[in-house]
Amino acid sequence: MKFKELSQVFTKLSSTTKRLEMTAILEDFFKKLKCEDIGFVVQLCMGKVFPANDPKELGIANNMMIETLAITGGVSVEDVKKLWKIHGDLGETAKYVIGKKKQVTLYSNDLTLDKVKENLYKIPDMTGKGSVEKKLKIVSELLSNADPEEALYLTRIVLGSMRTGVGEGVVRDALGKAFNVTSDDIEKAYNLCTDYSYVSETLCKNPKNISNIKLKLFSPIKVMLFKKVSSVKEGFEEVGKPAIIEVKYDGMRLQIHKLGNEVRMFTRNLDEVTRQFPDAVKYIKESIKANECIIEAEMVGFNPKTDKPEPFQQLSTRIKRKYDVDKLSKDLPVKIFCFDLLMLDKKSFLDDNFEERHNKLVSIIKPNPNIMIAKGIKTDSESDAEKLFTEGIKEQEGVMFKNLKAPYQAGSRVGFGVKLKSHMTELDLVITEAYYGKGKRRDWFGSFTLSCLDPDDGKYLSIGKLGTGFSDEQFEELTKKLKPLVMKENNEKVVLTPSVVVEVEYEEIQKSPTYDSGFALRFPRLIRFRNDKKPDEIATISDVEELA
DNA sequence: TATGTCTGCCCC
DNA sequence: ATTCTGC
DNA sequence: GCAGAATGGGCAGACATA
Repeated sequence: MKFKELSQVFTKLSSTTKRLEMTAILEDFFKKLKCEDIGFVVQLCMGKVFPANDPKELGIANNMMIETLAITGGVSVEDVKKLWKIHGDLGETAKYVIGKKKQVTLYSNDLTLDKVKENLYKIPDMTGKGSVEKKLKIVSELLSNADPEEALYLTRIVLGSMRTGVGEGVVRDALGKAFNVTSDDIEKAYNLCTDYSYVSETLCKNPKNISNIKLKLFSPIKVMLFKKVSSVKEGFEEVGKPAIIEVKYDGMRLQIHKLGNEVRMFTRNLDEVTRQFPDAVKYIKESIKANECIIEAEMVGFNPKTDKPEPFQQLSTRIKRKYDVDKLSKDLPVKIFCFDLLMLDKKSFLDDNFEERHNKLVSIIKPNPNIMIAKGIKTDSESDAEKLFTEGIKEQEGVMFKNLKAPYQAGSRVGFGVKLKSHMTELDLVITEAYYGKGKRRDWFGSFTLSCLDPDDGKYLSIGKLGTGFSDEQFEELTKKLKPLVMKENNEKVVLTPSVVVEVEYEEIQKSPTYDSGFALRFPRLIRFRNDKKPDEIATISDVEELA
């Protein structure tokens, strides 16, 4: 198959924002595909070369892609960066650069899907000295054989984001329509194998066979997510009364698979982290009294001397670690707080209700100081819930509300469970820099550097960036307001005269190695503009120190 | 050898 | 992670 | 309400370069 055919489908998809239309376009296309092509095509539609549970990665992002475009298009890196700023998208930039070049060189339409696959599949194995150069060349080879439209999508594929409006949901529905299977059945199969290339190949060969895709030990499944609510009352409204309310720990999600003496652990995004946490493996073997099971838990880092929880930042030093793993398990031991049971001795518990899963879980965990059931209560009392929340936000993030009747369902669904987090009081800060937006924010500034005030010398100290909480209207308004304040301009950002004051909300003030103030906000978001405030009326560095 | 830059369906 | 938006 | 697409801080590892 020619890559051009696929490119044309992407262009068609880009022309609409209606999900039903996208579904219909993909349905038609999927029906025409050969079974040996469909898996790869489905991945590309979602902008991922490899399925999520596959540890292979390309290791190419914006900067390497800019370099590749410069080399392939015969222009300077600076020029590509300028074009990127104008287009707000490296794919569009690629289209332009390749288009310019094709005006002077001859183009032969010979790029095939197989060739694209062949080259992209070689990339993860390119490691060691000189590998960056090799990766550039192999992407460049594809771009050289691409027409402008193909260059656009090749670039987006490599960067991992198609921006066509197609994601897992649209793929699910289109596969359903194409192979006459319900979206529900497809989603169920996908949640268990976490691989739409496999699901689509299975469907293509024989749609009936997707019922053979079952929960499998040592194969991570998609996890359940929880929406946010802002009060105890709302929490109960979402999940009903009574509910189980549990402490929400500030650590990392852990999916534990155990068979006899073999244990493997996965992150929320399906990456394996068994090697990084030998201490956790030991606790699991000692304290989980089941031969075969899949359990969900939150893992938290602790200070070995004080036995107090450490901030998430500390735990994160262990997550991707390859060296000094044993030293870290002594310096920052973890504790495991189990909260759900997905499988026990060959039986899937996914369709059992939460209360039953929880009871079973309690029965197989022999608690000790390092591994236990997440702290929680079953109650219909708002004051009891309030009490646990108050307790929960002292050392941890907040609480979860869980519907006793809910089955285990991946993704976030209304009515199954919610989280209630603490949030800090707001801060008034001034905007001192702005960054050009990408994609749908291409015409505006898309994010901003915030600063607090040092009253001693009247200088502004940066304390992090802000890029969410704005409506489109607010982006428009703010961009207009900031343009006249630009003092210095470079490719990706502008430096501004401090003038515009914003109120931001955040979860926590962290120590920061990156910002002038020495602090940064965790999960910052805009609450409102403070047009009534002048930049010298904002939070001072000592205010920030006190809150930290 | 030391430092800087880039990357991650990263973790949150 | 949070948030906004079209459907 | 769902799904998709914008955007946040900060970490270790890998590679390039000084």
